[in-house]
Amino acid sequence: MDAADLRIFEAVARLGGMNRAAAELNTVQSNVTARVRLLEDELGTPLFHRHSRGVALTPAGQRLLPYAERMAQLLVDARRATVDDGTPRGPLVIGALETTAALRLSPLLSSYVTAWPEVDLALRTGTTCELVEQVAAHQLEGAFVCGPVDHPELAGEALFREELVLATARGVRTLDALIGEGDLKIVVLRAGCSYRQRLEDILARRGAVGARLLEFGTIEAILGCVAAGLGVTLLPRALVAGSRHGERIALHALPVHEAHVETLFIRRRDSHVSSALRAFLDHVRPPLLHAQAAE
Amino acid sequence: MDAADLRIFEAVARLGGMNRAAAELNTVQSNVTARVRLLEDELGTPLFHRHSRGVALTPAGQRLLPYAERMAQLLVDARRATVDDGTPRGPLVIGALETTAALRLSPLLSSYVTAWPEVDLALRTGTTCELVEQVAAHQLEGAFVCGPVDHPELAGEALFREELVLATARGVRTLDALIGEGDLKIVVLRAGCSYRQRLEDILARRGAVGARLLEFGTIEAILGCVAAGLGVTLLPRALVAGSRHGERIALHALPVHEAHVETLFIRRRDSHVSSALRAFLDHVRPPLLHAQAAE
DNA sequence: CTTACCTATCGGAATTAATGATATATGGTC
DNA sequence: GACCATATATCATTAATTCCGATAGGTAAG
Repeated sequence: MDAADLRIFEAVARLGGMNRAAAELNTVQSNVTARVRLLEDELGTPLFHRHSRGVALTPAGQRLLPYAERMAQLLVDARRATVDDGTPRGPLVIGALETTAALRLSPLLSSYVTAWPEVDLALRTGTTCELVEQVAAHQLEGAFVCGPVDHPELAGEALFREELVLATARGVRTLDALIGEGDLKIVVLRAGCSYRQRLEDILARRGAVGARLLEFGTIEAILGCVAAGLGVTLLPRALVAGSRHGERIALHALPVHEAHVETLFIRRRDSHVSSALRAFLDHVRPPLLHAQAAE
Repeated sequence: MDAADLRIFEAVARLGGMNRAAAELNTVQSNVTARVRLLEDELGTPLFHRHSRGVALTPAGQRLLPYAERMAQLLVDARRATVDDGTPRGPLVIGALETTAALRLSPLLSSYVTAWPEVDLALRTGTTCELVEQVAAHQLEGAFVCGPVDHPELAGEALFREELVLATARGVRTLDALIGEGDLKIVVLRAGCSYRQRLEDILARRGAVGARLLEFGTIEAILGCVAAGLGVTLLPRALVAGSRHGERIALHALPVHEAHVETLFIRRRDSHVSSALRAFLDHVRPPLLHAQAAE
């Protein structure tokens, strides 16, 4: 058994056929068949059921598959770690919540790429849930997400602490007034957004249930609509305050236990921390101290 | 880069020379040299410093080495998991504290091997510290140790809860009397024993410091010596009560916050739980319910 | 200076993997 | 039922890789 065998096995399992796997691996079907057979002989158990439309994993094959995937990932990691000599360079793909990107990251990102021009930085935004999955699946080296995150394969580090506030149009003086209106609309960034559930909980606890949900793709759009009186949203205070719509929006502070949310940086426990990522974290951590001191 | 390459690399790194690695791998030195060279070419960086007495890892080699080890372990795990069809069989090597083995495991072990005769069970005893290391190093599939254990690669499950008591000779009526004597001796199983530090803490909190330390290799020997008035020890209540020295020993209960210790079963998070181990845990868990209920 | 021990190199042997053609099986379609 | 499209299995041949054994070169200890 070798990494090359497992690579072939994995392709056959994923594509459901030896022909398809051969095509993907740039080889011929007979070769794939032979290698799979050798692997089966070595393990003393069939890994696939053969049928006329292709192959399907046997129970033994199902047990082997996750190891094949880990093996492939381990080789990628090993190469990365070996070549990484301590100087940040190469690709660095990280994720962040839209709000974190807007509120905290912009200045950090630009100074980071200036300090380390050899790093090819990519930032992808998504919801906490999406980002957690992507980090776990090795698609992102790390991500800024809403805490707390409980995932056995991920390690989290608290970096920012945001105060969330309810934002409404200027005319709305109190929360009760808002809820009393009846036709309450919640404005959120995306359906899976971390703040959505929290906002619904907050309103539910105040007696407002079944509010309509409006989705807008950008924070600017949300604030614009909230300013125009379309509904209520939940966002970090600083983000609303710094917006060009700030003047036309009323902020409603929440009690302490509902107001705060921690932004964690998560990464896989078992993956190599590249020099590029380490430098990035070193870059992100210092402002933390000032930000926290100011609050 | 392949598992075979990393296997050779690992042997060279561990043995500090290509000749020695060749001997261990049952091949010739020229072959090892060539494979290492290919690996270095592929990664674009030297992995070893060559000198007249052998080789030494370069920084890049040091970064690669842990991955080579993980790769080897992953292959072993993959084979085990694939072949394991759900019927407990084959080797099962677990560890336990001497006290846990004596107090809890003996009946469980014998019924387990009767229930699953195809399993080759091996039990190794050691201190919590030793057992944790051995589980982490894949030398044991799991172990019973004193909680709490905080190790990122290990998962723990609380199985037993023991009441610890101080045990002295029959004549010693109170703890204060014991401490007042001055020439206090602590009797423990082994220097690194989990209970030693705890016993020292307990005595220190009562004003007894600098007590002499006596080590005996077996629990019987400890209890015999304690009964003979040689010193004091700390052991699970049931263990002392069930001993043949029980009559000649006085038990001194500890306050609740000092008295209890949890026995955890630990195992590596990332390793396959073999059917033999799963069956073992299923075997060990039920008595837990009765034992807890009785306390 | 010699010895012992180490790594580097190279050509040829042995082994292993990949290829391409062919055989075989199955489910759908006319 | 004949036919076709799509699968995997088998096998002889070719290509590639790995392994071996001998040799060369370098360095430190005696």
